[in-house]
Amino acid sequence: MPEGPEIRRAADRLAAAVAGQPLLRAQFAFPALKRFERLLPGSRILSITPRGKALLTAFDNGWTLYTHNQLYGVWHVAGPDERPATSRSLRVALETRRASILLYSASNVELWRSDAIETHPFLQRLGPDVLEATLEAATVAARLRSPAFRGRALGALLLDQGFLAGMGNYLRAEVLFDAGLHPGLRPRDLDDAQTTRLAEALLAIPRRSYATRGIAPTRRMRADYLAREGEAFRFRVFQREGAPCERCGTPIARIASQSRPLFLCPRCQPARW
DNA sequence: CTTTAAACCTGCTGGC
DNA sequence: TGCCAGCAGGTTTAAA
Repeated sequence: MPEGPEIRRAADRLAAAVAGQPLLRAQFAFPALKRFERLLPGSRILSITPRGKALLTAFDNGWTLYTHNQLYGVWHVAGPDERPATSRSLRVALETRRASILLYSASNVELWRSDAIETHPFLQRLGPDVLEATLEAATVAARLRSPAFRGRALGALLLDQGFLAGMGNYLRAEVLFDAGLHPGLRPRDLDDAQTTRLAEALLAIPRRSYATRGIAPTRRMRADYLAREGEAFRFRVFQREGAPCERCGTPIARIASQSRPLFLCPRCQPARW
């Protein structure tokens, strides 16, 4: 569940299951964290909140769990003493009387003093979270025009968590298509109308993904996921190479940008105009 | 300054 | 069917 919308949906599920609950048992598959299996139980889980693609689980004894799923981490909610049938490796288990939350496969797991969590090197560098409800298009537009960002190619900028936290590779492609912009363009190449349109897409597309059900963790799981969850975020260019553009019928192209696949409509997203 | 490439973490996919 | 290289929705680091 890699990008901002999927992480935030996971946070919602986890918080609904265990926020406010006293911790009965903790398990960590990392030697450096073993001591917390004794230290954390007895405290209460205060909150589970996303920061871009990272997740912070705060306990009322002054500790905060930092997790980042990278490409492959996945959270499960299970009943007490229950473990899902999966071949993945269990990395974190937090058990309460009501439910357990289980993190599989992730390698990025740390415990921080809550009063120092803001000094975490990853969190410290994050820009505003693109899914934060208070973030406005005018703020994003101003950010696009700022000296720090106006000279960067959009393809790279839209993956930079220091620009907007929570963006990711599928969102980048969908935002650029929505705004009708080529990834090689820079904010300083855009006129006011284009800047505004891009700023609005940068908020609207992630919010739409979050409001629908985001996307399935893997392609294989997609069919099952859709059957279970109902409507999902619909890609217009991502992973649609060769399919006709819904606006103009031109086949969607696949290029590489930042060593990552990027899908676009060559006609709707021209490099020059 | 910005961009690029490689490395790391782990699991899935596609091809043989 | 089984195996394995390469790829993936991420991020950091070093080098260009």
